[in-house]
Amino acid sequence: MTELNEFLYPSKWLSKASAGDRVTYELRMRIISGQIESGTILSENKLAIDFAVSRSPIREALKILASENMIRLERMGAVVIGLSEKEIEEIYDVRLLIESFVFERLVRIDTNELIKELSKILEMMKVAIKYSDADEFSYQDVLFHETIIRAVNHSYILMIWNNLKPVMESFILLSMRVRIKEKVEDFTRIINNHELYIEAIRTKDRDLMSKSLHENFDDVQGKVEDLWISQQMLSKGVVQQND
Amino acid sequence: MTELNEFLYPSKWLSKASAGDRVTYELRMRIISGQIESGTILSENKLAIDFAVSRSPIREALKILASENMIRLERMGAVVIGLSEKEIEEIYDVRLLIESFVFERLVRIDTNELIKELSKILEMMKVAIKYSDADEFSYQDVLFHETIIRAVNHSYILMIWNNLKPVMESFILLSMRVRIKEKVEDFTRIINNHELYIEAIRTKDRDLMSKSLHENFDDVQGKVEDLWISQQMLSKGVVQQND
DNA sequence: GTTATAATACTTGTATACAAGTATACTAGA
DNA sequence: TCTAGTATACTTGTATACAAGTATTATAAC
Repeated sequence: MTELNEFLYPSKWLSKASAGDRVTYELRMRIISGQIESGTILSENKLAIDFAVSRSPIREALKILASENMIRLERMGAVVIGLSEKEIEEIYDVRLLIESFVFERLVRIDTNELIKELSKILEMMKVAIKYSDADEFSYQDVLFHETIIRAVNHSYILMIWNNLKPVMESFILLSMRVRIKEKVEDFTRIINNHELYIEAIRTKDRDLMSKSLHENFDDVQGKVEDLWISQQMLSKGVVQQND
Repeated sequence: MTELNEFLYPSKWLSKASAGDRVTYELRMRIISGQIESGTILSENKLAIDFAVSRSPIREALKILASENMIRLERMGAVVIGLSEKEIEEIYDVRLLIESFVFERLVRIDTNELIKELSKILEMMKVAIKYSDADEFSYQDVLFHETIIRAVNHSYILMIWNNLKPVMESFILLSMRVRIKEKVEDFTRIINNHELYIEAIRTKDRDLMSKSLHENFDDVQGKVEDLWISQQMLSKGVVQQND
């Protein structure tokens, strides 16, 4: 595994992170991108060598990734699961589930502050598109949904989000990086959809919210296939040289 | 913290567990029972001495408990959060949420095998009551719900369950141990409720399922207060001697 | 008594060492 | 050629060591 150590996860998002976190984020990206193929057996020692750290941070990373369903810890080695079409659908099931729950809480509280915050994030997203900054766009996209979820102050719903977020973030990152090059029109659709979402919260309109949530889902869903092909190509290019 | 090392978590459930797991399960029980009060700051070193293990398994435990919202990892020490009334409600929110989701999937598939399995578990629960075995009853109760959730084969719903389960299990354990002594009538109500649940799955009756789910919730909800008092007394008795 | 500085005792994160167990490969015997 | 047993190279889990940083305490100066 002597690849050019080109990191997939934005390094500036890890400025204050520990070695354990770095490994976690990077390993997750490599698994989701397909750079590390599903079925691969990871060894703590090999990973320690690859990342040039000791086993301690590696173990930490593996434990986290296991709790996120990215790998399965077995007696000998960690088996990579990754994200197939099925898992991506499942992740969106859960997102739909928790965001619907959150919406039901939102209709009962004052959402002025929240809407202001969301509008700000939306503007940020637009700027990110303007400068073709896929990473920044992804960051704001994830933040958008996190902001909504945090607004209801529910620690166990937040717990679910915290478990789901890293995987979603990685997936969105990879997805947006591919799309920003050739499918810019996708982004205006995503923006429109988020505007709908804000509108749904403002008017406390369940149907509108449901519509925007599902469209958001369909947007990703329909595109997964093409995306995967590009993504696989993109990642394979890095390893290919001696494997 | 020189308490009589009386473990709260059933030791026979940890027969093949690592030191890290033992610490995790025991620490969780002590936090939920109130033996370790919310707000307490835990130190890795002190815990290592208390449990007579090194920091490695302690760190592992703290990471897991943090992901379960039982503690909050800060720069200096881990702050205990624990379960207040609010958190317990939230946990049941999530259980309602995921079990409702699961039910929607169940109505679309063949549930004969599942129902047979659930009936078996229910019989086990009855036997447990007959012999006043609160631990065994709790085990089967948790297993009952896990079996339902596993039936739909949804890895990300299962992920949520896996995160929630240990906390629920601990809570149920403590709750049942108190109740089995003086409130045996509660158990027949729980059994009836589970029978309703099975019936709802068999007849694919959404309303019945909703009814049984909510009653299950109310059962716990109403009783939390009295329960807490007993529980606190129970746990305080252990520490009190020199603190 | 109050403040500034220095010493000390803690904290986390990482590296390394070791023990016990498990898979793999290899050798000896038929 | 096949099998039995042994050696070897892995594996995980735990203990320990160390570095860098942070809080606390004590001491000294005013």
